[in-house]
Amino acid sequence: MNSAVSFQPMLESRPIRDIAYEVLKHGIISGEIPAGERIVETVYAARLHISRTPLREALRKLERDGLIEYVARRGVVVRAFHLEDVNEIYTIRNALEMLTLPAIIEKATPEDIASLRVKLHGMDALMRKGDIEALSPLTRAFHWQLTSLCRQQRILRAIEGQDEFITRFSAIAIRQEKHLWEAHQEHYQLVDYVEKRDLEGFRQLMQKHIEDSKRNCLEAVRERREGLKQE
Amino acid sequence: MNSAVSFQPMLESRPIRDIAYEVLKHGIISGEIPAGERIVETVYAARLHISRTPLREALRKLERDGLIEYVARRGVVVRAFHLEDVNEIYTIRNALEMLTLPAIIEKATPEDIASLRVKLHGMDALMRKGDIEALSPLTRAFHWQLTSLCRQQRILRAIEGQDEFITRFSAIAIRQEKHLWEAHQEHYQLVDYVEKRDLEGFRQLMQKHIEDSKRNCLEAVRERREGLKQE
DNA sequence: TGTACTATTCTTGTATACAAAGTGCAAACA
DNA sequence: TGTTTGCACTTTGTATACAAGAATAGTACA
Repeated sequence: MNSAVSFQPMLESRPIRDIAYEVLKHGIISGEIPAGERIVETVYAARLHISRTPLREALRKLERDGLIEYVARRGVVVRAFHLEDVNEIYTIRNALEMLTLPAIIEKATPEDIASLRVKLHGMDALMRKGDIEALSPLTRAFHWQLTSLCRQQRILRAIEGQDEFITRFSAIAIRQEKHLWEAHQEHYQLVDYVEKRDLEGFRQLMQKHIEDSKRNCLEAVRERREGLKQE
Repeated sequence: MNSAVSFQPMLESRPIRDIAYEVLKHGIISGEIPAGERIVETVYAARLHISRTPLREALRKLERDGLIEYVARRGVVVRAFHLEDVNEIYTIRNALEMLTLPAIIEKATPEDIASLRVKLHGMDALMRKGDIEALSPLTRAFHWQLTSLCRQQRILRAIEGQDEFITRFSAIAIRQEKHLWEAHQEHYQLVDYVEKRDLEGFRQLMQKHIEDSKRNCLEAVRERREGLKQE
């Protein structure tokens, strides 16, 4: 039996609304669906080849995420995404991330640490090839796994809510090889700090790491804005 | 013309899904709909005298709030609400609330401060009567207005997401008149600090205020758990 | 030429209908 | 007696239908 085939049914059984949700989310964050655009249900339902019902359920989730704005009897409009937002998001994320650090240090098992290192080693080859496209989701996965070690479900949920926005920008931003290598080195160091249960070192490096990420992200937004102006 | 009547159309024009959302949310938080309960769509649609469509949209929002859990093809189940959750929520809320303080101090106008004082004076009479039932939403409104002065939309949204849970518990918890008076005095002091642009004093008092609120809330949860055990 | 009113069209809000997946029970068979 | 298979029932997932409100365009009148 082919294992790939056995996975297929699970993937297909995902509700359409969830797929619609992610497609729209990606579209909004990537800028494909521009800010200010009115999402007319029938139009988008037709475009996605689905009916209005699951589309509307996806919209309700996006509404809750703050990506779209609902106006009574007028439907939804894509919210603008400003530098101000990036600042706020990073401020929030930073504050929340800091809350998880003691719990991570406390709860991380040797198996967790080994697993994180496996992930990083897996990225080494791609780093050398400079395959940023493939690297970006792995980096994200690494960070998420690290943060998840705190096992504080609500904080994680809150971080996740903020993080989605940023990740794609960061993916664009981390083009400079210099930053790429620096970040990769820091990932190893972060794991080392966890292993040594060195909260203070962990905290400082994480703070720097997030700070760098914020800078990259702000640059990416600025660049995109310049790009849009020229069109 | 009666002003209450003129509000009616606005209230009536609110989508049913929003009403359903709030009814369910209240039901879950108050414990009326117990944790672990499976929400069968047809049952609840009938109970609320609505169709499944708006109910499902309400469920998608609750899902995003983390109040219910979705299992593929099995529908949704009400999530449990533990002491652990209260701790986490307060940790998050505290961290986020602290982020708003500098902006509040910076951006508050004399009009804002006057408006806050009007609210507090309006509460004085109820305080003397000891009408806690009426006081609770006003207290909540005061706090929300104060925090909103930061004008950081995303942080506010994040706080709002956490806060909903707590408010109702606090409403139960703040029964002791002692705490009530103490809190009311502190509200006046908070406004004074804002007026004086005294960030450090503001920060310290706010921290204490949240700390007290947390203690109250934990007590309320413990009491409710005891109450449930005896049934 | 401009304004006001009406009719049409567009779009959302809600209900209902139908399809498909899952669950549980009962009967048949080992 | 235990296990398996099949069938009926329950419940979710999605599509479609209909109602009502909002916007817009066109016409009539000043």
